[in-house]
Amino acid sequence: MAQIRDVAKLAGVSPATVSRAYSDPSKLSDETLKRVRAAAAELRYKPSTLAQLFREKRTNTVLVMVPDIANVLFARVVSGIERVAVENKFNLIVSDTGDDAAIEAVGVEMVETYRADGVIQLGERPLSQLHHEGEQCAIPFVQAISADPNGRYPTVGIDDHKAAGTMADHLVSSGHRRIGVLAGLEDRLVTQARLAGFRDALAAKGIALDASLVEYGPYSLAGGEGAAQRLLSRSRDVTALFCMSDEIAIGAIRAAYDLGFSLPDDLSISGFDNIEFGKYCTPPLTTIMQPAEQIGETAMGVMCDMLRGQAVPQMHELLPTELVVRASVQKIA
Amino acid sequence: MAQIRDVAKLAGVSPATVSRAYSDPSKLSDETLKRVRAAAAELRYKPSTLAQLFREKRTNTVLVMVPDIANVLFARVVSGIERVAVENKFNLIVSDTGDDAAIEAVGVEMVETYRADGVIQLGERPLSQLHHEGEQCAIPFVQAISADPNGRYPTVGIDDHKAAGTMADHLVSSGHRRIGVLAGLEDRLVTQARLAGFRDALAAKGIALDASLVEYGPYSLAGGEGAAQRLLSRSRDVTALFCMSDEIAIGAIRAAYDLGFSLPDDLSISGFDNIEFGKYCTPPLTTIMQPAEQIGETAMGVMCDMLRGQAVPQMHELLPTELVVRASVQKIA
DNA sequence: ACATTCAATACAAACGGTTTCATTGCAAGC
DNA sequence: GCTTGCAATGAAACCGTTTGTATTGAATGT
Repeated sequence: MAQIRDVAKLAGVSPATVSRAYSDPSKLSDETLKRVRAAAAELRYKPSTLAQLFREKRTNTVLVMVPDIANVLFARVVSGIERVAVENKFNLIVSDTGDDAAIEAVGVEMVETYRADGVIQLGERPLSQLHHEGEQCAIPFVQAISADPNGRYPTVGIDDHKAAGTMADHLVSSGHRRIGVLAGLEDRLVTQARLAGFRDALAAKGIALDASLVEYGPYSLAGGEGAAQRLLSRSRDVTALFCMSDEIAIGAIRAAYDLGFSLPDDLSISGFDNIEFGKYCTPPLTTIMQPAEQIGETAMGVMCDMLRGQAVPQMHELLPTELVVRASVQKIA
Repeated sequence: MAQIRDVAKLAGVSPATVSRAYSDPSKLSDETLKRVRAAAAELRYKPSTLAQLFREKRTNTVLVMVPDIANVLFARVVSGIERVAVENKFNLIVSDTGDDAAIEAVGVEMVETYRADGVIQLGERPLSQLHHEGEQCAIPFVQAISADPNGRYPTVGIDDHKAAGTMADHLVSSGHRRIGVLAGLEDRLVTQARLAGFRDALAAKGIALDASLVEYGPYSLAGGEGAAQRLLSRSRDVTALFCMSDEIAIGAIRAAYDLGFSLPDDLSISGFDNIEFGKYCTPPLTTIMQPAEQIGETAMGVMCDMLRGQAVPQMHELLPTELVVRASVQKIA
């Protein structure tokens, strides 16, 4: 590959001039600029990004840590992040952290060793290391999706408490009183927020949430199937299930059919997230729309601001959700 | 951030020695090594990856070009790539190319400007630029999933022709004779290969594929729904649908229900890919298992070999597929 | 006509490591 | 005792850009 010297020599100028031909062409005389351009074209010269970045001590790269890239919701968020990244000429390093907390320390390392300029974290995770126990050297960090709204870093997400309440209202106004909850993992903040929101909304209507009707499990198809099996074989009398993700709901639908339920007549099921598959379920899934792509876009937008040095205040962006009514929730007497 | 000089000074040695403490500790005396380690620890020194890479003229980064990261199948392949990348200490830059062919030239550029060492391409796409019209400077390149098995670069995929044949055999041996095909996009090589394989297998059983029963459309839920609507409202008499992806199949299931079909009694539907959602469909989807993660792992493995300088021959790896029998295909008289 | 200013360009240092080559000191061989 | 060889380390070059400073020559002002 040709380098800047070669171009300089061919054009009969110094390397500095060639460099400026790229960074600030107005500084060159028309004549020189033309010669440099011609020389560069002839040699097919492309500046070495590696050398540029080394000098600038930036990488123009953002690390995105995803608990599971094969998860539809996360993939959509990444998709949104990607869109804004491309617009702003940033690259993305995507790291599938599995559910391994330790891997996430890698994120800090990546920034400290100049492999990435900042980190976007999907899903909740303490990441206290990022802040070196309150020391100075905080690195550019944004948390998106199920973000802890009390974190000391910017977060982008939704109002889980309120959204869950919306679904509670919908179920109650459809006549449901005995409602099971297929929650996600018990230790997750999202789970707790949604559960609280659901409970509070029920309480506001004078309905107490029966703790024995709450079943926890992984945020996955299999998790939903398992949780539904346990709950439904224990309490066949529920008339509706509030599932904390569409995947859980789709798993629950399978379990319900297998247990002989006829949907949605015997049992209403609602989800959360509004992934595309929900629309194609049988019956199509009533759910809460979570603007995944937009969350990604916003998160990356904030990251761009941070990297451009615009001090971003404690900001906790909550994007609007929406109730999506489909056939899986049935009105009952 | 502390740099190598600082450590060297503190340890009372030269920068070279500190460098060697990392790259080849056996070259140092135990005493020196200990001092260097202590100094590095005290200063929290981490070598600047940026500087290292600059000197090595490598990036330890592989660019993965994905037509759509939110697509479940692609996401699984990426997941496999990621696993092997981590093992081999490579980073991944994931680029969602949309369906924009132009963006893919970016891949070449990324390698030429030292932003990535190689490119893994998901899905088919000519990418003739990669090879500069037969010139010398081919860059490390692997194509995975729907790869063109005649490409002049390594590919990893499955035997689409054979796999489609397997499904044809299964449908025929279940008694189906009048079978509709919901193909993907007509111009894709995969589509053509699967269609040919399906047709050939039918022919081998003395059944001619009725061209009017083939409907093309995007490889997506909506694409499948649309294609199924068109086909089923035209030819209500088909007893089975061979869909070229699970997403198409799931879209078709929705369309079939909406048109009043009872599944699987009135109509059998089969898919392709074996994405997780297929198992949770109603009815659960009979499909062809495509080892997505493994394809990703293999592709990244080949890439690692290439980057280590091991000349990889024209290799076209075909990984085994498997018929997954579930309830969506019904035996008929 | 000479000082001043400014545009255009060249020179060289710097970025933070790695690596080659040279140097030193010590042990072993004759 | 002197040479030889090897292990341990240091000095300096190098990777390919960018950028601050110096230099040059022409234009402008008085």
